Amino acid sequence: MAKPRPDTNSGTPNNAAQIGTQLRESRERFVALWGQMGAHWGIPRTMAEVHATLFIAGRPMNTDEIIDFLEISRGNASMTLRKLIDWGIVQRVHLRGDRKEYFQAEQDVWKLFRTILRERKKREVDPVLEELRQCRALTDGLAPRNSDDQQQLLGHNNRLNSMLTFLEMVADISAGLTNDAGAELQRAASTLSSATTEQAS
Amino acid sequence: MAKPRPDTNSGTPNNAAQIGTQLRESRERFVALWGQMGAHWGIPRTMAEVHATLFIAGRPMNTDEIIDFLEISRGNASMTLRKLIDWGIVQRVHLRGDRKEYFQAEQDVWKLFRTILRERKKREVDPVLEELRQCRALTDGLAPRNSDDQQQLLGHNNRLNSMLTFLEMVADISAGLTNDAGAELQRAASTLSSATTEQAS
DNA sequence: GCGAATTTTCAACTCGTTTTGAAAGTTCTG
DNA sequence: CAGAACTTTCAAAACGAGTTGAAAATTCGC
Repeated sequence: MAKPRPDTNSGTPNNAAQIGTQLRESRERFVALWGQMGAHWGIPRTMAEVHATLFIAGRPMNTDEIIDFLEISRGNASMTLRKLIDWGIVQRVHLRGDRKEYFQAEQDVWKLFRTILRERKKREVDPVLEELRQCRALTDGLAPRNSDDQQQLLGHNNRLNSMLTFLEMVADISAGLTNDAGAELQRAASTLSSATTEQAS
Repeated sequence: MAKPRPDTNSGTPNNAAQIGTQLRESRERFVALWGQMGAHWGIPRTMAEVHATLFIAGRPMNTDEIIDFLEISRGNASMTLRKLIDWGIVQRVHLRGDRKEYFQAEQDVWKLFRTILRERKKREVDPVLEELRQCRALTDGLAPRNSDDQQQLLGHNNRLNSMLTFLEMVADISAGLTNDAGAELQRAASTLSSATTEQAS
């Protein structure tokens, strides 16, 4: 599945300055990219950037470090970190000997996405489903007298139903991917991935 | 999988006025809901609303009808409809005897979501993957002299790699779900759905 | 080809979201 | 318990995505 890729940088030892520069650029581009991507998917840019910063750092950082790195205000950092903690993808840690609060991002990518999926489902999908069911209830079981009405009603109910059925299926899959039997589903998804790519020609 | 649901409205014939009212409310709530949902997922509210309007109407509508229903400007309607057409989930149709252009939404929910998936993948996922690969190239194959650098580099590359691998898998799955062997994958997804819900306890 | 009907474009504007920063609150330390 | 270190809050400012509407462009029928 993984294509062999050529090493892009020389195999000869590099000096520390070089490595530092490359690392810094790599981090910065990753953070920018993540922020941009978040924006496309309805996640505030800064929130995604803070998360990316913590993720790519791979170590706990305190508020000031984040403020300096991203050049954002203290208030913004505070609020954003809180949201990330609410989402469950960043944790507070207390480093002994330091009074400041530190934050670290979940490093397991699968766990990360499961968490995000669970949160978004809970907050955004489930309420939609509920409202959609109420929508259906409005016209469900109405018995029209003339055939024109009947036609309309039938179409309408069919449309609502197919949408609802589909979304319920999506919700089911999410729920399955989300419950703590995570390893199982990781396997399942990988299988699905290879299965689908093979049949794509 | 589908739970039996009780009819919520009486089984006795209803008059036309009643039905009209219920239908209108159902449509309006559906449109509002869809718009709200879109907004959560990075789709402009109006764009989602226009799509919802066409979808739930189940018949071609012209620009003016849409303008009236959603109370938006002509310019807005024009641009939004174009985006929907670009996305491939709305088509232009010409009704004989009418000079106006009409628009109709894809009615097959699966096809609809496959199209959306394909578009978003192409526009938002693939570019991210590309940039992420470039990101990795920056630090890939660097050979640090001291073990501290080595440590850092190793961690960094691991993080980038796990993220990249994961996203590539997601892209693969999307591609599989997306290619025109759609029926197959519909079956696959349903299977996954029931499989995962069964194991969830 | 001309004029009416219709659609598209785009600069200005609007409005909701995000960010700021200073003030208030909290928690820790001596 | 007082004072310092640090965090959170929130009203106001900045910002930008989305919207408008009138003018330009296009299309169609005669």
